Amino acid sequence: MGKGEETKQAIVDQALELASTVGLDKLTIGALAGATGMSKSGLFAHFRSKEQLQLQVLVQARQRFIDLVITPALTQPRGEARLRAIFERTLRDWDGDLPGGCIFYAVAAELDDQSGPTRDYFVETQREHANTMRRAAAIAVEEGQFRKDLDLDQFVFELGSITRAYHHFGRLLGRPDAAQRARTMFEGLLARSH
Amino acid sequence: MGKGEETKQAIVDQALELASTVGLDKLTIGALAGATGMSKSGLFAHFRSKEQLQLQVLVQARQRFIDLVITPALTQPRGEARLRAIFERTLRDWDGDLPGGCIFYAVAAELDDQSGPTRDYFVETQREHANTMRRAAAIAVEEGQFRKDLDLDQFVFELGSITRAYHHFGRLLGRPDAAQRARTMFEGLLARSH
DNA sequence: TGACGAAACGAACGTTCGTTCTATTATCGG
DNA sequence: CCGATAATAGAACGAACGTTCGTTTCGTCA
Repeated sequence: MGKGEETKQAIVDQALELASTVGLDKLTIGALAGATGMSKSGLFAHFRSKEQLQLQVLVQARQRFIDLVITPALTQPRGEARLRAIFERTLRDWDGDLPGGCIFYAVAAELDDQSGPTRDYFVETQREHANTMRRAAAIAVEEGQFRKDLDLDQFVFELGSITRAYHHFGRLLGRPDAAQRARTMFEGLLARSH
Repeated sequence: MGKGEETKQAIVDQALELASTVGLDKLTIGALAGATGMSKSGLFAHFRSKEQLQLQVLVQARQRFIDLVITPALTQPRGEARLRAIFERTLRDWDGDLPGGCIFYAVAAELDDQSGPTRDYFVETQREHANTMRRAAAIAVEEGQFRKDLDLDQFVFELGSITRAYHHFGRLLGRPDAAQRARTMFEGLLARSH
């Protein structure tokens, strides 16, 4: 990796931290330059547009999620065990990784009434994740861990609702028991799926 | 109501529509002036600061939620019936009322890592609503509609998760069955609470 | 109707935004 | 170690931001 790629990586890493708290829009070139100790123009040259920078942040966030949550969970056997691993790692390793919590949550609200490549890419990553969860659940059905008549889409919907509520009650309302509530809810969902 | 209050009301109404799609921060004085056909300075004089404008938007949103959801639901008997009415009206009358959907959802992510009176007021309204739901559930327990050993805080957590997932899957991912998934999830939660 | 306060306006302020130049410095293969 | 090329800096841009100011128009009541 040449010098260029190296600093570009460092910039995007820093951008991820900033964006997790302030969002993609208020992730400003000047602020990012200050945080990395670079000049605005020097930093800007790596991306050539702010939209490209935002996209790189999302690409990086997706990769980081894979590294922190998905890949480690692959050590668990397919099906329910892997679902558990993904859920637990999301709560423990992912949501607390960045200063602003889950960056997908911070970004979802500001992109949902927009259009353009940034939104398109983000929606794609979220659909991808939903499909990953759906396949994991389908495998759990095949393996006989979940009911044969389990509604997979409903399962994914309810599973996705947990982390969102965790964010709302934990981060916004400041409830210290939010993580435990989320785990309880998850266990309930699994129990109903057996 | 004098002329001043009248136009101020019209401005805030318009601001609510704008903020539901772009958020409180990108709700710009200039854009709002354009949407209302006023001059920037003429509009600005009604609020004297952007923070005041944002606060008025939240106050108005709270009032609108009460008018559209809470008050009509009061015609239903206390307890489960009223809970059902609030949930159904939230889905049917509230989430589709503004062009950007539920404005609380749009605003939550951009306020959760901020500080100041705007965030404080918003958190207060969300806590208030959580308490309202908690009391309604408590009444349902008293009335014998819900189990005596129901965990009220867990109930509120899971209830709150439904509308958030509805927003995510419906508005962001564009799933047309999101509302039905939400209703199914709600019925499941009630059934488990009996 | 005339006068006075309230309401709206247009112009301008200082900042900050993303972006574009040009010039300088660092990197690295031949 | 030199020279081409990549990386960074600095200054400046036009536009948009929130905000202020002085002036003009509007409502309203004596």
